[in-house]
Amino acid sequence: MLRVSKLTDYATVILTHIGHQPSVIHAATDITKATGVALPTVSKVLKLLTKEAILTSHRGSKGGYVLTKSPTETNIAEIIMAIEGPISMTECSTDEGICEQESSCEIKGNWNLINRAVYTALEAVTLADLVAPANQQYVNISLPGRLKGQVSNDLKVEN
Amino acid sequence: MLRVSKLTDYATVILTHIGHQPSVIHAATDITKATGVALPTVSKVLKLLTKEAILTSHRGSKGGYVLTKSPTETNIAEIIMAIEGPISMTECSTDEGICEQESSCEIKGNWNLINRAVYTALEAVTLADLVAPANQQYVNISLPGRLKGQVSNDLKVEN
DNA sequence: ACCATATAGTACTAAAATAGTCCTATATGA
DNA sequence: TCATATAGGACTATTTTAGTACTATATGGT
Repeated sequence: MLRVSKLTDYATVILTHIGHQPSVIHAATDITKATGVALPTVSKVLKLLTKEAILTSHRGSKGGYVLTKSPTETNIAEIIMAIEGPISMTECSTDEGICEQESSCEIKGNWNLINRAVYTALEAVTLADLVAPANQQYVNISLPGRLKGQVSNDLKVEN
Repeated sequence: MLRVSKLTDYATVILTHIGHQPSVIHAATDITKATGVALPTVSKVLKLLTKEAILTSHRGSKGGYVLTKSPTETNIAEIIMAIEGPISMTECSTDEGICEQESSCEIKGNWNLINRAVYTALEAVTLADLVAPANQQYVNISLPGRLKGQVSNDLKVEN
């Protein structure tokens, strides 16, 4: 179903919480109370985000985590990558030599195109967008060139 | 890693093969020989694609499968949905009542936005694009409105 | 200097999703 | 009516993912 893992979902919840108060330092225990996500899980997510420099950690008493960059500079693509690794839809796009048909595979390059389109869409949404209330948001995506005529929509997303 | 299942990958390989000769009827055994994918697996994929009307089947001797629509009218989004079900990145986007925090969840609506952006990107690529040789392809994605200033790229994808 | 507090790192276990296979029923053309 | 080919369902093994636990290390305050 083309989904992200639960850990990634937790990551967005946690980062949204931190994003509401970017200037204060957040300990793992505080985040647990605020989000309802179990402490070991919160801990795991925070470590992954820190490793990829989305968060910056402070050890010791009065320690915790803060955003490395501002919410507007932190996008969804890098959050997903921090938790799940490189974004690609098929194995052959990330690793060489896994697929026996690799040499004769004619659609590998086309998957790369799809990967890139999806990546760009994800890169365009930032943590600031998640922190803000979701009312009406407009997204326009158009693909010219060889892909012309397929789509050119203004999408209106409400809830 | 935001990936599709192997079955979906097989589906694109199989559909690409059929797309090369849209006017002839393809039996499962022929597809096995042409693609190298095991017969039971090919069979399973073909059934799923037929159920969602991407392929049309003909039973009996001299039977097989043909595309229901032309390659230009068959897009990646519907292929993924045929194999994997609805496209959404988080469970709460498809099913109600799964998440305990649902009532207080503030980012659900924003995931819907992301889902829609990804869906549109996938909908824009057709089977005809997979059948054609992948040389240079240009994709332009721009997100105005609240998401403005985040991206406006011409992506060049080569291989 | 010591100690309480908080993150870092690693290893392990349980659960869920996925892949792949097999068998039987049904339809069709020669 | 028979050989051929799809339809449908059930089942099993494998892989991935989630979640937990434990030990080490760093820091600030007393």
